[in-house]
Amino acid sequence: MKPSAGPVSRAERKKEELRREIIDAAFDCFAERGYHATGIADIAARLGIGHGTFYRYFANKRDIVDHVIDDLVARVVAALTEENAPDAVATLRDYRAQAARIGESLIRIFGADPRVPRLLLFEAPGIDRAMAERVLDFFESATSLTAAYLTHGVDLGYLRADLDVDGTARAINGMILSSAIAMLRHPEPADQRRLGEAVLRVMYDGIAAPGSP
Amino acid sequence: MKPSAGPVSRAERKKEELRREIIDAAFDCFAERGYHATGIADIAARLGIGHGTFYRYFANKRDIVDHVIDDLVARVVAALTEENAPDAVATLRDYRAQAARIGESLIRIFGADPRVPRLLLFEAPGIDRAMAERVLDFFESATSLTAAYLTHGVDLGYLRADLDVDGTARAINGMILSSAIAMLRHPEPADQRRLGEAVLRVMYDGIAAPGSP
Amino acid sequence: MKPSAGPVSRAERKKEELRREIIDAAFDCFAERGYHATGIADIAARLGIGHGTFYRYFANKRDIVDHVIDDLVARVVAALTEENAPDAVATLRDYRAQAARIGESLIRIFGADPRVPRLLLFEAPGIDRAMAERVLDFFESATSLTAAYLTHGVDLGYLRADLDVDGTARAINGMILSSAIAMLRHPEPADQRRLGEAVLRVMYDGIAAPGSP
Amino acid sequence: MKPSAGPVSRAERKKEELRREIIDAAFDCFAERGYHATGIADIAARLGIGHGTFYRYFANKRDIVDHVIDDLVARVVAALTEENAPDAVATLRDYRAQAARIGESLIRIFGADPRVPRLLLFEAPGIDRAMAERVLDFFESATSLTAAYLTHGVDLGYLRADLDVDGTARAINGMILSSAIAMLRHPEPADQRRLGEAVLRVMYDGIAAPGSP
DNA sequence: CATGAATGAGCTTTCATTCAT
DNA sequence: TATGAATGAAAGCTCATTCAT
Repeated sequence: MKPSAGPVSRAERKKEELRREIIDAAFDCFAERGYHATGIADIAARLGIGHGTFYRYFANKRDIVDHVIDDLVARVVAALTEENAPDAVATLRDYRAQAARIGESLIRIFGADPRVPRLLLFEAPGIDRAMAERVLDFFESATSLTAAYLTHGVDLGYLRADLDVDGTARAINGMILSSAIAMLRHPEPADQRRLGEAVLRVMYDGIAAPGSP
Repeated sequence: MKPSAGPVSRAERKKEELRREIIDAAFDCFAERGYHATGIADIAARLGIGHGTFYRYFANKRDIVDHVIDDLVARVVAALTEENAPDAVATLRDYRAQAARIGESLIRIFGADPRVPRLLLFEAPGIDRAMAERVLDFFESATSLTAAYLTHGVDLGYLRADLDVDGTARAINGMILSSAIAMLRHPEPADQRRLGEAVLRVMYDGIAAPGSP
Repeated sequence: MKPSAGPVSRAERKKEELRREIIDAAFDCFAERGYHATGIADIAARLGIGHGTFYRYFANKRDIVDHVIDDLVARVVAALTEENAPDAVATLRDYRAQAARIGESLIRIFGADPRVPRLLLFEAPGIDRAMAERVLDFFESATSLTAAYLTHGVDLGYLRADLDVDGTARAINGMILSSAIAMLRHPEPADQRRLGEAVLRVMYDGIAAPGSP
Repeated sequence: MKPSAGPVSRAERKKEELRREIIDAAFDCFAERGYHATGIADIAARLGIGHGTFYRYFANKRDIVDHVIDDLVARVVAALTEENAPDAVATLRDYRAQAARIGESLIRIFGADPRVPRLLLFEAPGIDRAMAERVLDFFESATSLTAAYLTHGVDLGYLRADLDVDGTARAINGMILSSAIAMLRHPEPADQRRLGEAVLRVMYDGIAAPGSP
């Protein structure tokens, strides 16, 4: 008789659970000491498992970091998209509110745990060429996503008709990126909020004084 | 007639020259294969010198990468400051022109050789904690510099009086950063110029359609 | 039935065994070729193990030599003290017999394997300052031990009342030391015994002809 | 016309002088940091000469240490033999005085500069097999020399007729050796004199209380 | 003759990975 | 399935020695 009636046995669930724990432990280690300075033994020791066990769950050191980064990217993408479909708004005011909401989501992820931006932006690109490409892919995806929001705005007329959608998307994402990096040095929530507002102001009002030639 | 008129002998000049070559070779290697995947032997082999020779010029592997990054930072800082003092302009139009000039300088450095942004932004932060801090320091310096430009503009009245100088500086630098990263995937000069213009448009015109609520 | 009755598992016993073998192999190598001329690879090769394995048992090269010397010192100290408490005898005759016994013990250790004095007296002091100090410490301990024997004899009246206990202890140990060194060139047991007797004669009869002014 | 009429030109004299200085500098370095921890560059730096120059005076590192040890041995041998021919005395009293003189000579050499015994006894034997043999040779020579003194005393009747000349010589030299080693830890002249007296007492009076069975 | 720049053999040490238990 | 002992490739670094200047 099986111990579980569901499609996933208890053993399988435990396996999956440990897999999860290994990823989390690896995240901790990589963020704390860096990918290259982290040994498989460090990850295993943090969980109190034998380091041979690690290889029953992941093929090698390179494999685990892929999963760790996968996780981070998924979390960020979720924050960028949940409840915020590109075509969910119809006016500039709504759009600005949506952008603010997205910013708050990002602050929740990046700001709550500085290890997230550290790993994603500072550690991952230096691991190897393939990982650097993955990070670039992520940036490109973010560009596409932001561009979709902008295209929607242009189509509906609340954004400039002559907007260089791709370029502007990169510019906006750059401001977000910069904010994420700033959190590494300035982790206070107030700073984060202030930065988010500055970004919104630049987006909607520019920097020029009204009426200045 | 002496072989050298200056205070530097021929031998010293040759020494300095080789030192330079080692830094350049290290730059090549680090950009190509990454810091961790590069061995001292790789750098030496690239120059056709013995790897022991390397240690006559640099104390260890960590030492050389510091010098390589020093070089890059110096180059970027030079591009940001030469002929472009923060208080050199007096009107919004001039300022915009100045910003465009700075952008072109950056394109010359980042765009001409994508290894520069790759090393500075992708490789360096992952080397170790100290180097990551150096990169953050660099970002902070850039923030200060940009903030100085903005403060000047606020003081002279051609930039918004209520500008969050620090936050806006970070936002602007983020757009620059994003452009630099974009060059890794889109190295065509046309793309670079287009991106630069998009950044300027966001800065000066924002993204909103005129008259949109 | 359990494979092991004691608190030490089979694996632990094997581990301890290999540890012992490494110490012994290191002893062989150091005695044969000297500390500095011996590589970790030599020690490992002698056992047919990978040189990485060495580092699972000892922190570094300096660590192993400490253990090797520890062993030697322990062996010599055991020989000097076993069955020969300083206060175990009461007459000059008994003391002389005790000294002869101790001498025979030392011959068993030093004489049986010339590598023991070679390593302890010739190799160890030249390893580094710390090891030289250890050897000096060992000499001082031996001085204390011999001095205890002498003090006992003075107290009981069978040794000269005006004996410079410390100085005499060093003198006696010097004769032992010299005998140990002599074994490196003259390993024949007969020579060793003859030397031991000469030392005893000097101790008890001096060198002067009876009645000589 | 030659600058010097003698058989040794000025240039040759200067050469010889530098050679001497190199030996002395090497002695300093070896005694201070040990043979293996001393680099040729250290020796050269101490003299302010280029380390390439070293090789114009000595074939290699092994060569110089031979000369340094040669020097030490010569100094010790001189102290043991000068004004103290084995056959210069005729009575026990004179012999004892002679032994005391020799002891004082040794104290002058060993005691005045602890680096001498350190290098000769602690550093040299560990350099390599050949040097260890040289040190053993030195001990054997010292044995022969001391044995010559003893033989003379036996022949003249002031030393025991049944003296084991060789063994006793080794025993006596052992006491001297021990005194030399003691100086490394107890460099005060008073200690040294006390030790010398203890050795003489053992030699002439033994350790037994008069009349003890 | 003096120099020190160049060299590479050779060392110690690390650690990802394998595999017998 | 979990383990950790064993492994050796690979790296950083030193320094005695050479030799062109």
